[in-house]
Amino acid sequence: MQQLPAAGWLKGLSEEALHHIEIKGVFRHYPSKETVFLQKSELTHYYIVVSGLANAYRQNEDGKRWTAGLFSKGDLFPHVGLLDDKHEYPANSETLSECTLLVIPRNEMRMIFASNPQIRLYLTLFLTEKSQDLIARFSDSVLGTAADRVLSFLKKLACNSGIRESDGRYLIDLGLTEQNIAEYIGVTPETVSRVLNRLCEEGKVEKLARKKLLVRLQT
DNA sequence: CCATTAATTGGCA
DNA sequence: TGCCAATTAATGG
Repeated sequence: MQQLPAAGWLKGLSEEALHHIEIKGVFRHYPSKETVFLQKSELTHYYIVVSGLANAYRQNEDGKRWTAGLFSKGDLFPHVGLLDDKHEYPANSETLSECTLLVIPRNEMRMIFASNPQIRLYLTLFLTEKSQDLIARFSDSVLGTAADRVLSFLKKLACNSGIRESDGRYLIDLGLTEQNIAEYIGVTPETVSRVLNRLCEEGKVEKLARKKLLVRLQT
């Protein structure tokens, strides 16, 4: 028996509200690198991350990708079709690690959104925050260097899903590869590798293993 | 152990 | 910085 975690935008919602959402969907397990949905296909379901990491990305003819969003525990996606009436997925989505997602039919989600003021408020705040995040990321990409972008990305990640160590550093262990990071901030994997190695030399970051980083936020 | 993927490195546009 | 090629390292059977 699985349960919807009170994380992300769900935090603070009553047990009743959580249950209300939970019973409208089904928990589904995804292996890593599984497609969740495709761009331009009919928006039939919404997804809430129970565990693991998923993304939304766009891809051009040459196979170049850009990650529009990363979703971890407590996130809901896609972000269209609730405050507007879009009925197609705006991007592709795949899992970046093993995932459990709560899959909710579009109509049920719209119904919940329309009928429950508390949930509507929380969800609206969540969507607004995601929108702000996107703007921040975009301005970083225009105004900052690759190193700036990697660092601000790691900081955000550490704050959101990092595990605080006793010495104040944060462990990021989400199954994110450097390639994933590169696609997210819009640089090549080589650049991420070089920037990351430099951050290590500066003592700001430590690599524990592949897909595992320890980040020092201040000092 | 091998086969696959991820990460690194150097050279060049 | 990006792109390409060549190597090395790590991961998962």
